[in-house]
Amino acid sequence: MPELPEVETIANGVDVRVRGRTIISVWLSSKPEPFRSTPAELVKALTGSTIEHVRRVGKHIVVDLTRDAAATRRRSIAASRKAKPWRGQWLVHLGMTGSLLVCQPDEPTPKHTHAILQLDDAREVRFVDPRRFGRLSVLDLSTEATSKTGRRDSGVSAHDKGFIGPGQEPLDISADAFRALFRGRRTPIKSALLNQKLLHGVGNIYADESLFRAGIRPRRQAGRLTAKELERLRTSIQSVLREAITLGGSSVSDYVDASGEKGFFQLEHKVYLRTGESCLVCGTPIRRILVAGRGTHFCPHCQH
DNA sequence: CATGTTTCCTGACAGC
DNA sequence: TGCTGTCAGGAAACAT
Repeated sequence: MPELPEVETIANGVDVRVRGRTIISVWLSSKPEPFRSTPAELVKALTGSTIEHVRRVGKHIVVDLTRDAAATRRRSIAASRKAKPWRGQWLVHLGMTGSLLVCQPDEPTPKHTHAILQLDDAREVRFVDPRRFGRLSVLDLSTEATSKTGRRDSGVSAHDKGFIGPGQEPLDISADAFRALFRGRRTPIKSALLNQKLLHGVGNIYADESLFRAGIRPRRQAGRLTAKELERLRTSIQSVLREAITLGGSSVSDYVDASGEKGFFQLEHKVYLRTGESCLVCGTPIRRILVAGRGTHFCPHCQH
């Protein structure tokens, strides 16, 4: 399932392939909608827009779009020369099984393809998602009313900067800010790590792998971890995520990058999906429990 | 507000 | 072989 390293890999792969291209036309599946915005809003924002940049924020892929005013409003050339270009963002959340692929138009369209953007060089960007937990949406950054409320929890900043995600970036966060996130929380540390409003980007795989590396049991109360443990956890999260990005992510389930290639970090997993197998450090069988309704894997000897 | 529970959805897989 | 049942999980909606 796509978490921070997988989303980063996909976003970078899509970026190098389509940056600067213009979207000529958009097709959306008419089947039950994996869309946050309405199909009409998506088509309106995407059609005729140029892709400035594709990047990752939390578990979202953010596609920065612009369109000159002439194309937007079909005014006279004189009027459009003065007008600011339209700006917007396409947000893609891959859910559990989503993928975003850059394809040649003659490649067969797989089942569960929900969106196809045709580019000006005839290639296509395709959103495929069998389980339909993924979501597509667009933001209009030109209208001043960008932030209906400027709510931080919507992931949209109040000052027209566009999508900033629901929480803090795990790769950047300072030791102080990290500690502050968990202060006073009685929820299990594993649940807190999965809460995207705290840290965004960490999911089930990397929560389990980070807790193993930090030597912390998943059910420990977040607010009762010592400063030393929290700092160990922060550096574990950062090193696990960075290693995983280097290896192109973890291919469990059906994850592939923008060109359909698998990642290799699943070969480095120490606990995730290793129930009953020997701990690679001490030999104790890895245990699986349920925390926050999620399968959770840990070594009862190495983690305290 | 904080935390726990349910829901969505389909492919994979077990058991008969 | 083919049917049925169970399970996985990110995040939003709902309940406590």
